[in-house]
Amino acid sequence: MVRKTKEDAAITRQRIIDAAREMFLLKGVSRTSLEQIASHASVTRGAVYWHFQNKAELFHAMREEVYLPLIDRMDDTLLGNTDDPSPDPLGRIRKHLESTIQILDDDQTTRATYEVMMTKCEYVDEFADVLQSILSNCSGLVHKMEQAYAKAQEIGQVGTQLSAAELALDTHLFFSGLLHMWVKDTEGTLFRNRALQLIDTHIKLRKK
Amino acid sequence: MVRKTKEDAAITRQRIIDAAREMFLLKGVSRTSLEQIASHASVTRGAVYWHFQNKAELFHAMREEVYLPLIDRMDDTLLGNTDDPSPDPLGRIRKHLESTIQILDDDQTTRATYEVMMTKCEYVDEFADVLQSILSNCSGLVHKMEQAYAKAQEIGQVGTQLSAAELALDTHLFFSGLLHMWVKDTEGTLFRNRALQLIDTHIKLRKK
DNA sequence: TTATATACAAACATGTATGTATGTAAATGG
DNA sequence: CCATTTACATACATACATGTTTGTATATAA
Repeated sequence: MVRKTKEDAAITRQRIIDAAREMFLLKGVSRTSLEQIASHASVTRGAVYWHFQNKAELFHAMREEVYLPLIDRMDDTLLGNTDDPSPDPLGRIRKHLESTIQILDDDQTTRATYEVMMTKCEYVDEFADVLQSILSNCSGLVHKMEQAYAKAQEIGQVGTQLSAAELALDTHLFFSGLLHMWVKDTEGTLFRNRALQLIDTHIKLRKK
Repeated sequence: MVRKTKEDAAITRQRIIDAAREMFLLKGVSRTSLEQIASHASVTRGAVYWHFQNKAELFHAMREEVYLPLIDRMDDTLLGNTDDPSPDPLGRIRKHLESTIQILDDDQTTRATYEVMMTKCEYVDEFADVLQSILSNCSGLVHKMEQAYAKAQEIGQVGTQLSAAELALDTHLFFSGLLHMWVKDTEGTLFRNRALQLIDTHIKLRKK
């Protein structure tokens, strides 16, 4: 076998991640062996062990590939450019929810990663801390949504006495549920095809 | 070893289910071997294979132990006794959500089973159909909630133009999200301790 | 009372995943 | 141009998990 250049190695690494995601989706994280991942990526386990310590590290790499960009987008969509001449915080919240669904619709990689994380992974031992990471991520998201709701209240966009914090939590729980159902509803009839409409309903409920 | 009576055998079967639940919670479904379950139940794998064909069937038994009663309760709490002199459908919806949380709070068995199903199981191969079962369960629940919301609208309990179907879906997604977060939030600070308050907020949003 | 089915325990055979150690050819730095 | 990494492939050792088979003492039915 020929030794690869650094760029070649990076490609190999990426292909291993892609192969892992596809095999995880097919057989679940536990039942996917590193041998299966390797052969699906047209390498041997040697390559996998060269790039990643073990399956858990490979899983984390797969996860971060979609989670890091997600967090960046959150800041932009939800709060970015705060000194807007005609701000529409409620519209921003809606846009954030809609664009997240849009990404799931458009990007197979993100969709598969979500499906793996929600229904094809067991959060025990080395994977247990992922749940904590998800939770702290949530509390960050809720906090940002609360700020957006607070602004919406300032400019009189919302028609309810409830606090911004309460509204943000309710929206977050709604959207968590939607994501879970969206992912599970692979046929699409119940939630996937109606996601945008469901978001519309949810926003309407708090509009003035 | 002595041959047991039928009652003894039933006890053994139940102890195997209990042991399975506890081990699943600890190590995840995949990483729990039937040997671990057996020894934790103080029997051998022979007993496990006598009562169940394999791990999947044991998992189903564990699941049905909490799901079948749950569905029964749903009918009672949400719709039961429809010819009430002073009906309070919105209150029934609230009660249903609250009592579900109450059960999770009180009953360790139900709590553990939910946690296993949500974060310690991979829905692939023999377990894949469980997701379908969950989905059809959801659509049944949504349907019943829609009926309750329709009655709430009839008697003018809700203060929004949205349809009963839309309200039911939004509530269902909210509650799905709440259950997921409740289960994951083992510390309790974010959702578990505030669940009842979150339900209150959600109901208030649609009250007249 | 006896034959049979029950409720397991114990032993066996097989397959498979993991981690590590070693080999190696080519890229890269000096 | 040479020494040293790099980027893997190959081989090895170990450890389990699973399913099945066999053995057995005793409830239970006839």
